[in-house]
Amino acid sequence: MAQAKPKFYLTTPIYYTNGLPHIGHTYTTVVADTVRRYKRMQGYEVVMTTGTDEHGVNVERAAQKAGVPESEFVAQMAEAWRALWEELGVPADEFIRTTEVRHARTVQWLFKLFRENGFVYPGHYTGQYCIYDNAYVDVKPGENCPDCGRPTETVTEENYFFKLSAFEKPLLDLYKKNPTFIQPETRRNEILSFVEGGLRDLSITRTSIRWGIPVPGEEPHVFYVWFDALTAYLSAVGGPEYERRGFWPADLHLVGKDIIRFHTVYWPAFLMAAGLPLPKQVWAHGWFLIDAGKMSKSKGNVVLPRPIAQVLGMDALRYYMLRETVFGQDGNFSFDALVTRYNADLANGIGNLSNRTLTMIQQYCGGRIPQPTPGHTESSANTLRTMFRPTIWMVVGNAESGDKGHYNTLQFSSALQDIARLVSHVDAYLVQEKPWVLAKDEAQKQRLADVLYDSAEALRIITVLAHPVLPEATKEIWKQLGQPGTLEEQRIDQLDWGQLKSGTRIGTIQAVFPRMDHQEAIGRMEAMESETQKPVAAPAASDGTVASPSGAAAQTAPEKIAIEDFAKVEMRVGQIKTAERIVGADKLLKLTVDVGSEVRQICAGIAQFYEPESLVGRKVVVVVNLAPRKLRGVESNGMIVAASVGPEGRPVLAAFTEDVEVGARLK
RNA sequence: GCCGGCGUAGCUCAGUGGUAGAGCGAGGGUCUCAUAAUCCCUAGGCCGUGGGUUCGAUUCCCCCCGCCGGCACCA
Repeated sequence: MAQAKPKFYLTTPIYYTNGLPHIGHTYTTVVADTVRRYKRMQGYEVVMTTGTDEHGVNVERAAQKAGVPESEFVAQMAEAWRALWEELGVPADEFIRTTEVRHARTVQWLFKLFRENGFVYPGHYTGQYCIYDNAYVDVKPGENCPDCGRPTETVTEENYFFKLSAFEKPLLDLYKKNPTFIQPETRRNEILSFVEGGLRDLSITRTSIRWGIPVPGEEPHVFYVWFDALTAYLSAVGGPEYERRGFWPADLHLVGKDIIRFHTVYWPAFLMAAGLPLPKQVWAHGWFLIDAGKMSKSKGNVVLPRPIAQVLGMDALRYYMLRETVFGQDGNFSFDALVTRYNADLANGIGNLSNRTLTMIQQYCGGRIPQPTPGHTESSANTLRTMFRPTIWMVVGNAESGDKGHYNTLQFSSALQDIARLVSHVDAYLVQEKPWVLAKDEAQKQRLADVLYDSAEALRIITVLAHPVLPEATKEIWKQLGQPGTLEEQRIDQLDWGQLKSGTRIGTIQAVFPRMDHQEAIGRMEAMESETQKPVAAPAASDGTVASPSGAAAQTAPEKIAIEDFAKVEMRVGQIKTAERIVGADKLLKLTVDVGSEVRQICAGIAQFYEPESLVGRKVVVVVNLAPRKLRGVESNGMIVAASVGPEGRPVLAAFTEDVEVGARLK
């Protein structure tokens, strides 16, 4: 009878269905997938959940806008998310949707436990509410939402309150007793000071929202989205019957640093109130910054995973995400660095090593893993063995290190750095031993066998170690190595030098990470990114500048227009007469522009990059037959043409190198 | 405003109380099994500025400058 495997449960957040996954979401999910694969290779039975958060006013509105019922809208969104994770090779073991019955049951059950245990009470809540962010915000009446800048509404409603204040002490005890409950350290300190500052009770129901899980017997109360969403972690593994499946409590909640509070304060408090076991750890990772700035839809610098997966492969994106940044900290994202990493570490590194090793076995050993000299593999004089063993322990941990290997502590960048060093060692070993020279001398046959066995063994170990991060490529190498069994079932915690089987026939050799032309790869990815995001990019023109895609993106403009279409756009040379900032607008300048026939007032979204004074007298290109519109209450009658440069879309005004007459038409 | 972090070689970043490291890039060399790949050598950088503690600080403390984050529900 097979022994029951230990269980491991980890989660990503359930994602809000107001858009599609970008690399931020992908990051969390990739990390989760990597941990899942690693844990399975340690012999755990693992469940990883992700899912969709489908309630709240935003969804209500988005559905309305789309002209479909909410249920239909969220069904489509949920399917899109689920399918994308599948496509990217990071599917959930349990995909949980907050509109599922099993989830509603759990939420209602939890609330019932709160009531029974005396942790909820009815009350009134009055506050400024941002209907766009679906949240109460801490501003005075009449002020705009500090986050999104849009108007807030004063709302008073009857709510059920959760006695969060009762858990101040228990939470602090939890953090103290379990110092690694919140990771990394900096986030722990932040939460510590937040909780020490005192906790206010939390309203966990709403009457202002219709699209949510009803509070039984208390209609029209529905549950507040965060209470609803957090509970999904429990619903996914059995809800009220969680004990039967045996996966609760979660071993690991992976979250972005922005939602750490919900997971380390509210969520454990909810569970305490219900008398349920607490998750073991919450890990908050950082963000990928684009040009040192936050990625956001409004900036139009959102990077989507699919183009990267299609050009370089998911393994490349996974490797980049996990290698480039110390887990927990923010990192920089750029296509340039991505392709550099791909070529340097994957193509020239592990890919090339696999290729050269297998090719030599093919050519010099008849395509079979050679038989080393007896005793050679175990010999402490075996240089690769001597190098490899300590690194294996560093990466996967062992009893001596208290199991604190890099993977165990989620130090992926260190793990990958160590693996890269192993690759480099083997390359150096090959240059030193020169099997291609040994192959020419019949007397060196056994020596050749030893060298190539060692190289292949090294490759096998590298493949096993890298598998959690590079699942596709390592499976391919495993196949080419011709080893018995699947790579997934290899026990990474029992990995040691000398386990490679001799005599097995290797598979068909094929490059796993073909080297990419740097510029071409970047161009293709950028073109695909801007292609996908066209609906997002288009509204950028409404701020008074014409954004034209730069670089490679421009070359792939899919739809051609006729000359008549172009003729519809009347562009003329204009000269800026006055320029001033618009109060309350960061980006907008109010310009008056002489277009020959008249002087127009035009607003342009260039204030962050141009000083008003420097613009006066400057000649620019103006679209003069654009329908007028108001921006920030100021009439804009036309559009200034500018290039949109870089991922942040910095505007650069179009200009002439020769003198031109004001009013001249462009065609 | 309150709290916290960061500022180290051209770039991206590690790191340590005893006067500094990696990868990439660049330059030179080498090999030919390999994906014009590998391997070897080469970076001499006031470890942001100024002060303090110490036998000794890049590493500990304080001030200042610059950048960033949390408090303010986009991974």
